[in-house]
Amino acid sequence: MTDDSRPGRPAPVRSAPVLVPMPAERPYTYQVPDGMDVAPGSIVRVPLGPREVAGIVWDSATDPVDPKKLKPISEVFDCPPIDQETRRFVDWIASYTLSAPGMVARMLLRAPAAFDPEPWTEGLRRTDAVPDRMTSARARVLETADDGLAWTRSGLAHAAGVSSTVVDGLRDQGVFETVMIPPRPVVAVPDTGYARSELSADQQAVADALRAAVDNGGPGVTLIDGVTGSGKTEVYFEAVAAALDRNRQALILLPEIALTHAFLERFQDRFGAKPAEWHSDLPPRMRERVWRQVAEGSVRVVAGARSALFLPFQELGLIVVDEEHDPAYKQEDRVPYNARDMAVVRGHIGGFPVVLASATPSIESRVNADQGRYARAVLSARFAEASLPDLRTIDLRRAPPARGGFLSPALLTEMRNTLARQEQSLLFLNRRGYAPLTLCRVCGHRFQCPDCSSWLVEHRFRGQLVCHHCGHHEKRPDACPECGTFDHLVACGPGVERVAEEVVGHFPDARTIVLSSDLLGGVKRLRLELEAIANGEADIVIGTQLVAKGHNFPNMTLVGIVDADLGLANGDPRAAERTFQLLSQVTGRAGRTGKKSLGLLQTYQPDHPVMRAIVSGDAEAFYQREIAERERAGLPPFGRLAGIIVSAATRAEAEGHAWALRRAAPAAADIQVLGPAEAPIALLAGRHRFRLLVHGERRSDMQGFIRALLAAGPKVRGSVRVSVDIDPQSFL
DNA sequence: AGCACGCCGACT
DNA sequence: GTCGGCGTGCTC
Repeated sequence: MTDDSRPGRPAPVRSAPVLVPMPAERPYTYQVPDGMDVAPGSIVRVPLGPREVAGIVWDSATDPVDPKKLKPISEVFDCPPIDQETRRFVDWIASYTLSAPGMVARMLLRAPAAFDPEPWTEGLRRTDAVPDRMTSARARVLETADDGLAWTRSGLAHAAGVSSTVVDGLRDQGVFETVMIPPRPVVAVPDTGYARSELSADQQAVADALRAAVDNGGPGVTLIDGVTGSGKTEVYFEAVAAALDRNRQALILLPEIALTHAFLERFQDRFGAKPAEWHSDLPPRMRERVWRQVAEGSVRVVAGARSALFLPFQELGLIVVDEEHDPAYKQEDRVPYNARDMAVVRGHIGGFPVVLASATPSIESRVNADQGRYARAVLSARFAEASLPDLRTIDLRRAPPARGGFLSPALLTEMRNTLARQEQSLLFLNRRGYAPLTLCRVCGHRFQCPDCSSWLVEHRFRGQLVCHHCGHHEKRPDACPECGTFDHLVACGPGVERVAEEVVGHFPDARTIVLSSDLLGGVKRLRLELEAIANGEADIVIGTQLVAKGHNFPNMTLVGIVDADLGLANGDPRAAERTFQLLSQVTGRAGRTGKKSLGLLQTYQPDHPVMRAIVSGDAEAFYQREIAERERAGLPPFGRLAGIIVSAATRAEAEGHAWALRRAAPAAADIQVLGPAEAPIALLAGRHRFRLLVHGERRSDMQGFIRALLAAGPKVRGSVRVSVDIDPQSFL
């Protein structure tokens, strides 16, 4: 804020830097009209080009701007300002991810209607007056409203079981007076003493350590490493309680899909109230109320997906990142960040502890713990041991499925037994659709995506061929487009739809359900289906990785992994880690009730370290091996080598861009070329057909690359994306 | 990111 | 003759 008024001259224009939700490198300067007060953090409405936008008054000065260009701030919203910690957090993320601060600020301003206070609503309260005549309807209303509290007109009518005209009549006679009711809280205040969990000695020790960390107000990260059923949730609930006891807000981050009814209930069982929810499926009105009430401090605990990190907390005192290894914490588009790492940063800035929890921690968190940057708390499996599933591999070389099928006789036998016991089976296959490749048996033609050259996946339910990279889809033809032969197209390999077909063939009377992310009806439908399964409304579930998370299925005693090798073959240095995490989670779906339960992994590589780790339960050996393997390969345990990945619609196109870049920007020498099948889907989703993905072990390396790239011209500028796989060590 | 301006292909 | 595609440039 400049206010260098000098006597005797016309008052100079007061101005303020404002961060607008746009990819500008610095805040813009706006005129502050006379009589208006703004401070850093104030949320304001400002003119920007042809429209008006919400922006945040910022701390840093801007470059001098021609005073004639300055436009005045239109309005200061009646809203608690964004606190200084959050503003530093925005600057930090912008600098770290090499994105524009305005774009980071945009993530804070995602609830436009919440900048104005929630309106008070009209309510009715009983007066001493008596009605002229008494009727049974009127009597019911009076009885209902006898509590002396304010009721809404329709709420009262509904509660009394009468039409609202009855209430209107009583109001007109003065039996009710109109009062204004403040906005209703979205959730009740949690009570830390509501129902303390019974903790084992192990759990209690970890809970005590977390409570001490919260009480001492010191920053620091604790990795809770505990197998499914070891009580991680109960333990970190005690950390949440500690933060609440100290009058601080708490944030629990969960992968989107894990935010289920079941989790909220579990929280309610401990605290007597639900946490506020925050995820992409929240209705707009609720979204605004949650945002506003977080800003005002009336919401004390939020359970949310990664974007909850950008809620306007005023007194945040703890962040818990559950399932910290989950790739869903990564945002790849726009501002690329990993919410788990940004949570660590937020804790550091705010001077409060952060808890990471997982049954299968990421390698980078394990290394950070091993090297002493994070504290590590291992929860033993003692609680869970009794109900741990019996895990075995099925060697597909020795016991292959019947011709044309994908389920081995051993798995089918166990499914039959499970059905006979009226328990549930889960078949896991991480591939949507019917078949991943379609070819012509006559001429060998393979169906390829015209836009990005990867194989088209047949979706038989929809009668379409779909590209899983760019979303291209076409009707499945009856004749080969190459040789014109009819009825000789053959589907190669299994997808969940095809496995479902096989299951129905074997068990026609079983209730079978397929769950994958292309399920019609979106997240809401999915949550309903998951709850239906938990309630026993299906016998056999066939699902992609979304069945791995979030929900407990109390009657699910058999888990079959249709293709445990899937995902090990690609060149990703994280392939083994990811597969281990995924298979651990899926097999963990079996047996959480103390019933005898079984997990069967169909594989061609029963001796692969991932299979051995899953079957033996020896995760420690697996982690040490993975860490050593990366060191041996010259890869850092975190992220990938610094460098640039050029990705385009086709590999040839990418090679062309890479060639041009090497010439234009010799400093950016370490250029890798990826075809569409190897590059993240997000890269190909945009309008531009190529992207540069800058991966870095060190941020300084990437800055060098990016400077060189920007020098290569504006066409490149629009295509640069910075990877989220940046060295997490530099956070601390 | 939005939005306007501006230049080349198929159509009420 | 126009409608409309997306490439380019600008926003205090």
